[in-house]
Amino acid sequence: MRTMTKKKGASALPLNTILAGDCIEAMNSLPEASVDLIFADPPYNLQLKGDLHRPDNSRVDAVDDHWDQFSSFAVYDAFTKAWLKAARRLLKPDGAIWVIGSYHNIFRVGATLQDEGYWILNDVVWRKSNPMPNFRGKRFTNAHETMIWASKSEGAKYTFNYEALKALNEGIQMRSDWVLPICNGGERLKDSNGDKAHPTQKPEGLLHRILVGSTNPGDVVLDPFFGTGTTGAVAKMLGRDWIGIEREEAYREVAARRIASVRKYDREALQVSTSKRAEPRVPFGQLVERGMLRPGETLTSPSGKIAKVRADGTLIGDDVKGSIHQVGAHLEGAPSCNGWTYWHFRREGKTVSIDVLRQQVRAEMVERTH
Amino acid sequence: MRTMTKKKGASALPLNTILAGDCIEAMNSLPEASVDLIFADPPYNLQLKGDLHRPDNSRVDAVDDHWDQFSSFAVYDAFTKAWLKAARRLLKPDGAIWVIGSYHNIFRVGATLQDEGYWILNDVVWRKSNPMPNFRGKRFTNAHETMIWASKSEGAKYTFNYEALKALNEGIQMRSDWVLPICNGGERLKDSNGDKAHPTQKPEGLLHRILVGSTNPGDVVLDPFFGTGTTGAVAKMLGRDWIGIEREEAYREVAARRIASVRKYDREALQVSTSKRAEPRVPFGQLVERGMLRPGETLTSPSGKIAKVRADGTLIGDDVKGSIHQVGAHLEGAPSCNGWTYWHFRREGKTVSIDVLRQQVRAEMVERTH
DNA sequence: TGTATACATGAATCTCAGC
DNA sequence: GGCTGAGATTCATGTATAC
Repeated sequence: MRTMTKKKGASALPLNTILAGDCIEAMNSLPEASVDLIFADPPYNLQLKGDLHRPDNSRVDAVDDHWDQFSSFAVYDAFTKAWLKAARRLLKPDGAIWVIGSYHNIFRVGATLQDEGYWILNDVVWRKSNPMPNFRGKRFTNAHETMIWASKSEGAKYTFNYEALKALNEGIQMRSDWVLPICNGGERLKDSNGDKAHPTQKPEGLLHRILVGSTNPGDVVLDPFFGTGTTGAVAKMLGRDWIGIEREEAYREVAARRIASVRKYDREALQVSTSKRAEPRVPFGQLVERGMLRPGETLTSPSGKIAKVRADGTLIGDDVKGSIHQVGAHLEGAPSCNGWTYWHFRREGKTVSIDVLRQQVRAEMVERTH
Repeated sequence: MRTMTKKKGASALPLNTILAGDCIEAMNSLPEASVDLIFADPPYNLQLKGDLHRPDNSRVDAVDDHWDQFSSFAVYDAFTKAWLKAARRLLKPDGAIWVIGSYHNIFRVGATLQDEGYWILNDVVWRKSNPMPNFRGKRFTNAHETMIWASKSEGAKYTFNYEALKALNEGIQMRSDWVLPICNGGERLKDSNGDKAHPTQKPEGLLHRILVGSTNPGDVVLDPFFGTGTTGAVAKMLGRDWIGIEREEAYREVAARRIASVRKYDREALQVSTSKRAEPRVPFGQLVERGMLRPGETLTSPSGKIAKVRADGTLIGDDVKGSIHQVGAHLEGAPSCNGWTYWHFRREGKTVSIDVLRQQVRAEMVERTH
C-alpha cells in the first residue's frame, strides 16, 4: 500500500484513512477532481420519522417542525443534493459513482443525481438470495435493493472492465441484476454484546463486483457513509486506495480494526481479463512491409469476395480501393467491417485469417519488451 | 361482462372501452374516486442519438417514436406530475397504482409519486429472462425494468391477494423480483406489414400477476397509456372491468380487435403467468466474489497441475490464462475439460473439489426459490 | 415428417485515438 | 473541440429453411 497522501496541487489526499465527522464537510475539505470512484450507501430512515438531519447538521424534530410527508421529503432532498454536489466536486472528470438504496429513498436519489448533472449508466438490482420474509403478508417480500451507477457527466470515459465482469459471469455478459446473499455468518461484524455492529452491513461480494468492474488497481475509492468499512476492506484486498468518512465513532473503530486485519491479494491475482481494445494497434501495412503478405496477393472473405493487396497496405477490389475495413464494408454493403477478421489468405492449401498475422506481430512486440 | 357504464353520482364510467385523446383530459372527464386500480406504462423519455448496430451489422429497431420525445427533465417532470395528479383523483380511497419504467424515467416518476401523496408499497423488478444484450460491451445488459406499486395514500386499505400470489409462486411468498420473458412470439402483435404493432408491448404474464395480486373480480382497472391493450386483454380474461386511454388511432384499433378476441379465463394466459424460474447456474466467479475462494489461492488437479485464482474468476497457470475449463483443457492437452470436477483446493489439510462449493451455493438457491 | 442449421430481433441514453 | 477512420462488439428465443 502506498503512503498515506497523494499530492494534488497544494492539497493532500488522506489515503487509506477514515475521516471523522459530517460527510459533506469532510468532502469539501478534500481537493477537487481527485477521486476515481465513489461508493455511497446513504441513510434512508425517512419513514421511521426521526434521526434525520438537515444539511447544516441540525437535527429535525418531528413535532416542532410540524413534520409531514412533504417537509420530510424536502429535507431529505436537500440533504441528498448537498452530499451529491460535494461528491461530484471530488470526482475526476472520468470518475463515477455508485449509490445503493431502497424504494424509500432511491427515487429521490436518482432524480437528484440526474438534476446535478451526473449521467446514469445503469441501474443495477441486487437480488438477495436470502431476504427477510414479509411476516405480515401484506406486501411482497422485499427481496432486492437498487444501485445506480453514474458517470460524472454525459460523455465521460468511465472505467468499465467488461471482460473481467464477463469472466466473473462464466463467459456471459454481466447483466443488471446481481444475485448475491445478504451479509451474515462469519462476515457479519458483531459488537461486544454479540449484536450486529451495524444494521445495514453490505456483503463484500457486492463491493468486489463493483470495484473489479469499475476501477483499476491503484485507483482511489471514496465512501462518504463508511459504516463498518466494507468498501475499505474490499478496496484494500483488491489493491485500490480508499478513503472513508464516518460520523459515528463506534463504526469507525470497528471498521479500522476490520481493515487492519485484511490482506491484499497477490499482484498476479489482481490482473484481470482485458479487452482487445487494450491491445496495441498494428497497421495492416506492416504485414506487407515485413513480407508476411506479398503485394498482389489475393485475399478472400467467408462470403466469397475477393481483393488484392497493394504495396501501400491498401486493398483493391472490383470497383473499390481503400483500407481492409473500408473495402470489406463496401463489398458487404455494411455500415462497418472489421477487416482483420473478415479477410483471409492461402498458405499451404489452407485458408488463414489475417488476424493470425497480427497476433504474430503482437507476440514479437511483447518479446522485445522483456 | 357487465353493462358499459357504472353510475357514480351523476357521472357514468365508460367501462370496457377505449377512450381516444390525451390521457390527462380523458381522466379529468371521468368521475373522481371511481377506479380500483391504475396500471400505467408512460413514455420512458429515452434519449437515443445515432443508430445502433449489432455485431453482425444488423440495425436495432429503436424506440424513436414522437410520443417518447421530451425536450428536458423539467418538461418530463411536469408531464409526470400532471398525469399522476389526474390519476390520483380517479382512484377510490383504497385504490392503488402500478407504474413501470426504466432508469431513464423511473426515478423521476417515483419521486413525483411520493410528492403527490401516493404511498409506495413496493418496488418490483421485472427480471427479463431474454433481454437484448449490450452490443458494444460498454455497460451492463439492461436486463430489468422497475415497477412501483403505491396506494392512494398512507394507511389506505389496498388490495393484496397474498394467498393467490403465493399459489402462483409454487407455495412460496411472492418476492419483489419477478422473472418473466419479454413479449415476443405469438403474443407479440404485428401490423399488416408483419412489423411489430407497438414498440413496447408488455407481456400478459406481467399484467396477470399484477391483476391477480392487487384487484378482485369486478374491480375497475384503468390504463392511461393503453397502447395495444395488454391491460384490457388480461383484465377481461380475469373478469375485471377496464378502461383504456390511448392517443394513437392505430394502437386503439389493434387493441380493440385484440380484446374482442379474448375470452374470459383464457387458459393460455394462465400458462404464461407461471413461467419457469431462472436456472441455478453458478458462475465460478461467484465463489471468488463470495469469499469461498481467495484470489491468489492455488488450485490443483488430480494429475498434479497447478493454477492460481484471479480476482475476476479466471485462472492463471504457467503459460495460460482463462476460465477453469479452458485452463484445465490446455494443461491436459484435451479439447475440453469440466473445470468443476477437475480443480481442487486445500482446506484443513484436505483436498476438496471446487464442485463442493458450487453445490453449497446451489443448495442455498434451491432452498429459497422452490 | 423430423432434425439440424440459419436467420431475425428485443424500451438502448452502446467507441475512441489521433490529428 | 470537431472530424476521420480503425476496428471492436451479442444472448435468448422464435421462426424459417434445408436436408
